[in-house]
Parts: sequence; C-alpha cells; structure tokens
Amino acid sequence: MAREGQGVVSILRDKIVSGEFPAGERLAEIPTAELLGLSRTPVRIAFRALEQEGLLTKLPRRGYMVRKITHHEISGSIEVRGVLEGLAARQAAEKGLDELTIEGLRQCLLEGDDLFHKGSINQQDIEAYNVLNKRFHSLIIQASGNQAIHSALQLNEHLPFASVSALAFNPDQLDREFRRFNYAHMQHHAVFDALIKRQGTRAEAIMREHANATLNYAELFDDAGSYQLVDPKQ
Amino acid sequence: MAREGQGVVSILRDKIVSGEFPAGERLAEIPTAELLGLSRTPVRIAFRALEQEGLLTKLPRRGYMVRKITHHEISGSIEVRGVLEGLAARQAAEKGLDELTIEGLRQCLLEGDDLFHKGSINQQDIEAYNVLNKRFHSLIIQASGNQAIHSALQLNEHLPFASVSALAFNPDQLDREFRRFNYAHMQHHAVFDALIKRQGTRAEAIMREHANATLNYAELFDDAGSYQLVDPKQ
DNA sequence: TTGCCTATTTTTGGATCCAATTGGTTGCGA
DNA sequence: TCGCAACCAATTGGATCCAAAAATAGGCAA
Repeated sequence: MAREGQGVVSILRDKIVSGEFPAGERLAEIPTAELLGLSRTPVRIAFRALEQEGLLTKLPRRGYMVRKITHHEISGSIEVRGVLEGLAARQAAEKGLDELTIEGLRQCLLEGDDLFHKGSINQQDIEAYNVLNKRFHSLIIQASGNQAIHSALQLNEHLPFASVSALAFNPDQLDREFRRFNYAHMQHHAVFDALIKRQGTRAEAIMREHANATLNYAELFDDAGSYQLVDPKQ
Repeated sequence: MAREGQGVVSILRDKIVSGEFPAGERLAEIPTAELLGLSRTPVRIAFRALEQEGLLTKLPRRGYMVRKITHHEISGSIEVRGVLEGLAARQAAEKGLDELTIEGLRQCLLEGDDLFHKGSINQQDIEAYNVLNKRFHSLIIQASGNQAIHSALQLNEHLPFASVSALAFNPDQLDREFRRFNYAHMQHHAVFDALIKRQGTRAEAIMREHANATLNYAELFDDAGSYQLVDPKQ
C-alpha cells in the first residue's frame, strides 16, 4: 500500500500547473485513479482539496474541470501576495527581529551579492537565486509571527505564476534579466534595512512593490514564448 | 443515502466553533462517524478540509485534534482581513463601481442610517446590522473583481471571531455599543464616499482601520464574560 | 520492582462495493 | 423525418472491507 496521502494532491497539482491536464479538460475519478494506479478514494480527496485551492471546479454529476486561469486572475493573485507579504514585513518590523532571523536574512543577502557580483547571470544562478529568494521571504513571514498570513499565502501560492518562486526569465536577454533580478535583490536589501530600523510602513511599501515586480514578469509572459519558468514547485 | 457532501464540513465546523468539541480534544474518525450517523468516508474528507481551514491539526496515527485558537491568532487573522479588504476597496475604487453596486451600497447605508436614527440599539438592531454589514463588505469584494481576495478571505473567515460577521456586543452597556456600531457605520459611509470619488488609497486606509475596530472588540472579549457573540455563522 | 520486549488493539489509509442520479442514445410512433 | 420516451451507461457519493503501522498494555526477566 503506497501510503501517499498528501502526495496525490501534489502530483495532480503539478499535472494541472504544467499543462499536462489542459485548462477546460474534464477530470473524472475513475480515469484519474487508473492513471495514477490508485483507487478512487485518494483521488476523490485530492479533487476536493484542489477544488478548494481553486484549480478545479466542480461540474455537478460530471466530475471536475480544470479551471481556466486567466491573466487577470494571476495579477489579482500577485496583488494579494503583495499586501500579505507587505503586512508580514510591517508586523515583523514592528515586533522586531530576533538574532537568528537577522542572521538568516543577512546570509541570504550575502549569497545574493555573490551571485550578482560578477555582473552577469546564467540559468544556474537563477536557480540559486530562486531558493535564496524563497528563504528570504519565508523568514520574514515567520518573523511576523502571524499564522494567518502564512495560511493565506499558502492558498494563494497554488495558482501558477502567483507564487514567490515562480520566476520567469528570458534566456535570450540575459543582460536584461540580470538587471531585473539585481533590482529585486536590491529591494531585498532595502526591506532588510527597513526591518532592522523598525520602519514598518517602509518595509511594507517596499514589499508590496517587490511583489508588483513579479506582476510585470507575468505580463511579459503573455506574448513571449521564449520565456522559461524556473522550477515553480517544491 | 444522505447525499450531504459539503454539509458534513459545516456541521463539524459548527461543533468546533461553538465549543461543543473543545480545543485540544482529540477527534477520531470512527466515533465521529458514529456521532453523525455516517460512515467514515465523508468524515475523513471533512477532517481533511477542516485541517486545511486550520481548525484541526493532524496527529500522526492518532487522528486529529481541535486546534487551540489563541488570542494572538485571532488578532493576526483580523489584521489579515484588514489588508485584504483594504486591497479590495482600493481596487474597487481604482476600477470604478458599476451602477448596480453603487445602488446596493447606498441601500446598505440607508438601512443602517435608519437603524441608528433613533439613537439607541437593541439585540434585534444588531442582528439587522449584521446582515447589512456582511452585504456591504461582500459588495466591495465583488466590486474589486479580484477572485484571489475572495478566496483568501474565505479561508480566513473560518477562524472564530475573525470574520466580518463575528460581532461581539455587550448587552449591559447598550449606549456604549450604540456609539461603537455607529462609528463602524460612519466608516462605511466614509468608504463609500472614497469609492465613488475613486480615492483608492483613502478607501484602503479606512477599510484597514475598520477591521481594526473589530480587533478591539476581540480584545475586550478576553475578560468580559458578559459579551455575546452575534450569530457568527451563515 | 522496574525495564524491556512482544502481542494485541486501535486507528488510519486505500480498495472495492452498492445505490442513486443524470446525461446520452436509441428506438418507436406520429 | 422529427420528437418524445424509455433504457442504458457513466459517474459520483457513501459504506464497508482489508492491510499496515503505531500505541498501549501485559508479561517476563534481570
């Protein structure tokens, strides 16, 4: 018995986000269960979870359908991420950071500095930046001490392109991408500065704008087939 | 066959929020299924959903536990509601309201004016205000056109006392309560004014502060056993 | 008497079974 | 030929069944 549990949700989520299950496609329990080599029960539970995440919509008596995610929804979702992470930054600033968090954030900044120091980036650098970026953001959310922010963000992250880690980049214009990611990294520095100076409002404002930057990438995405999505999951 | 579906989740949620299942209580599938007169399958699905909502925590191999909601969590949750509703108000203002929404909001304000016109309130008035309040808020969220806000709020609302409709009031100090609810109502007026004038930032700020007002009630709640909770569900 | 090992019991997770409902299809009559 | 009705297939929802794993309790040995 494969005691997977949560795993089924992840597998299906990946298939939806990656486009293996195209938007609008109808999903029934039995074929899906056969595809995964499981019985209907775990699939059923997973469908419910994915419905709550907003990736599936229920067709009464006809199973579920992969929801079509519009560009409008993605930008709405990123906007939500902005205010939530902004709130986290403000609360973290108001509360004050503990030594461990400061050290962790500083480490992220240092590693980022190293990446950008050589004046150009490649695919590997982007991936390294990706994990670093995620660590930075999650440290701040932790530091806010607000569980509700974490939950709300988690829900929000499921939408493709809406998550912190969904970084699109165009491998054909590495110089331009360098400036973009460098800009994001500079914002990290600014947020850190605001945090240690307990400037809550400033930290919040920067963080909001920081999310907005992702939004611009998402917009570019529409027309540019040359963009690649960097490891949005895990 | 009782074809309830979603109903089981609601029943269990009520039992948790109402305290029938006290915080810290362990919940196993079999006794709960027997209690509800169902088989384990629907209960299992419901437990998963309630875990995602944050009302239950999983004890590996020991079932689930009713999560203890701390005061700290409630205020965190209200803060989250503040920024989300603030965002909704700003986006609604920036986008502009359609005629139907304006009419609906105006109707809410008029009905509220009527309630407060006589200079005092009773339990019935509070209940009337409650439905009106909910209508007002949900109109603005709709008007933002941002689905992600709606989803995030929905998740957030599940926590007791965090929702818009969770209004605590002290029946022993009706005059004081009158002023409090009247203040909230004045904020609605201000939000409406900002919305029709397309003042996004102002609308956002008022809405944030408006949520904060609930937060103060929640704080009062700690010591005052005389407070009553007005119909938090439905 | 106490600590450890083993066996039993509890409990979850997945698989299958059965009932109910609905959409589609086919056949018959006008 | 078209429309209606009845039947059939598909599909979900709930109930039960079986296996695996962990917790607890009891017994045995030191």
